[in-house]
Amino acid sequence: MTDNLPITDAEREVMDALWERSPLTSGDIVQAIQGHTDWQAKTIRTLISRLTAKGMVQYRKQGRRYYYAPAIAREEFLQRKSHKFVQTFFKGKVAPLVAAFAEQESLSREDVEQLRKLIDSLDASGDKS
Amino acid sequence: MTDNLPITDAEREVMDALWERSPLTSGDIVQAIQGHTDWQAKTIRTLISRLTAKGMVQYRKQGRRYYYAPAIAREEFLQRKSHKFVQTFFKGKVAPLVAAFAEQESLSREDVEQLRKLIDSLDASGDKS
DNA sequence: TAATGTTGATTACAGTCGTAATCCATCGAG
DNA sequence: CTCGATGGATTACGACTGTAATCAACATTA
Repeated sequence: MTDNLPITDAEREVMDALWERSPLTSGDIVQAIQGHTDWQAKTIRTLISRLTAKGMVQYRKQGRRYYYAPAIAREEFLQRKSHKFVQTFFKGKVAPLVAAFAEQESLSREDVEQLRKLIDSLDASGDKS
Repeated sequence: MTDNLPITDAEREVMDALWERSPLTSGDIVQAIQGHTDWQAKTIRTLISRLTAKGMVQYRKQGRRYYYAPAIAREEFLQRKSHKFVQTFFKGKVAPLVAAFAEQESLSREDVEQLRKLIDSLDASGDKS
């Protein structure tokens, strides 16, 4: 449940394309990614293969075309990634992360505002012990 | 400045030992780590070598003994790691991370409390734009 | 002093990752 | 029908990682 998500940095580029819009053909994915990187089409197709091999991307053959789609929602991915990160580096407590982040980065006013709203709503609704 | 910190997961175990207390001899580090892992001493020494090679751990020879110490403070490491993480996955905004984290993990009451205190103090002191 | 242990240095070795290229079957353009 | 383009499958290859083992120099112990 709190498992590893076997998606590497480069592979995440493919996931991002698919999270943006899916299903897509490999050609679509290549186009999307080549819009902001200089990766070879071959490279991108390799990433797609690896992701399907790892079960993080699904595909359906329709006739001879392959349509690719994410096998995991972006939200779930982010949640699991975040959970793991906070576990690994902050003993599971998110406040110290925010503190560390704030300390040198200086959160933007907007960020602080959003955080306040967030914890207000958390305080209000039932928070788990 | 917002560079990569070349410390792998396994290597971080060594850093943790040194952040806990330093300087330490390699024997000390081995002992500390073997307290809660089953890694071979050889493995741990390899990690130490790699860290010194990468400049993340410094050492001084005193006579024939080597004393090892972190070349980077834990705080700085955590800050840079966190910054990178938030950049990579949340476009640099920390609030959405907390939100994502909260959504399923349910922050503990304690965590929420600390967050509130934190943003209160942030609101009070000069926050950067 | 001879055997053994400690420790840094060097080497090993398979798996993953970034970054492709090659192979092969099929499809669309002439 | 022939030839290049397309796309999935397979192979490549060096760097980095996890996980050590071997080597060599010095130290300790019997």
